[in-house]
Amino acid sequence: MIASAQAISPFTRSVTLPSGGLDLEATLSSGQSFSWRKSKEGPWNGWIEGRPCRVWIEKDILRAEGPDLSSKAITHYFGLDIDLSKILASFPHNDPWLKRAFAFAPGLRLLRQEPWETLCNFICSALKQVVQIEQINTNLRRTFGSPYHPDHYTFPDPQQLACRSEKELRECRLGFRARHLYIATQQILSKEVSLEKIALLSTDDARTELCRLQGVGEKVANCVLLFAFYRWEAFPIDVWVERALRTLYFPDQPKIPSSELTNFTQNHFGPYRGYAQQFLFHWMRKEWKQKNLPNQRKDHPTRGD
DNA sequence: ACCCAGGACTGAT
DNA sequence: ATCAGTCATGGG
Repeated sequence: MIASAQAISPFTRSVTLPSGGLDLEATLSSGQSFSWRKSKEGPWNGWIEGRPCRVWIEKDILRAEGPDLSSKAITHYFGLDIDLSKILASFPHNDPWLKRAFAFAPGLRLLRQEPWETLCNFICSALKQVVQIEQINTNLRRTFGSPYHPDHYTFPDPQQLACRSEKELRECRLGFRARHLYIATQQILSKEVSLEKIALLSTDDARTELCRLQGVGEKVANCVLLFAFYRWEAFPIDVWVERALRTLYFPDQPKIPSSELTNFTQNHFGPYRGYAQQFLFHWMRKEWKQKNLPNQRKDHPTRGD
């Protein structure tokens, strides 16, 4: 997988993958993180806990190269302490759709990312595609972040964002989201809302707090809870997941309100429903292609295939 | 040209 | 409490 030119530097850490493995491609391109880029040689370049990093997999070992990286931080970030078989066992046993979604990318894991950057990413995510959010993340880093190496910029902290104008944010191609991010940054900086305090709250209280931020509704709040606060019961419903729920689980009730869908997810998918959500999202986005959607519900998975 | 994208906010029922 | 209209921008 990795070229021999990729010498193991003193900064390389190795972590033996647990059972269940790790699918880097699925994990890093499934719309939870937006700062990882796959290099032509294979490894992924990105950031872990604010430090630049390069990761790849050799057999059942995860290699990570970068300054000040600990094996503990790598394990924590990629969620390698999570037993995926236990997650799978917690899913409803009579759900062929979820079973299929899991089988599509069984090494997909939820990351433990930093709250501030995750918050910004998802404020910027409204009506944007994943690739566009990645582009915005790059723009924000280059424009407001600090250079780490040449052409490697940290994600700007609240101070670095707040001391600029809303117009400068707009020039990062944020569109109408520029105002949301601008105001939310002020709210964080003034401590009107504290991400550190939110980390200590119950999931419901944390969600309420997050929703006080400009540009944060229920969906964005759930994304931050799931991808940065380790709340695996958070279940973000975006257009893809809503389409999956309606098409697969309620094919005969086209008028069912969204609130009922939310209710259903709470009762159906179990305590690790955030994982279920991510498997469904990834599967829908990569495998289904929108053009196939209307006819696929006739295709029951138990029939063959 | 047209529709869609990991939605949120506002104002009218 | 729901519900349509609106908000920029880029991909397909």
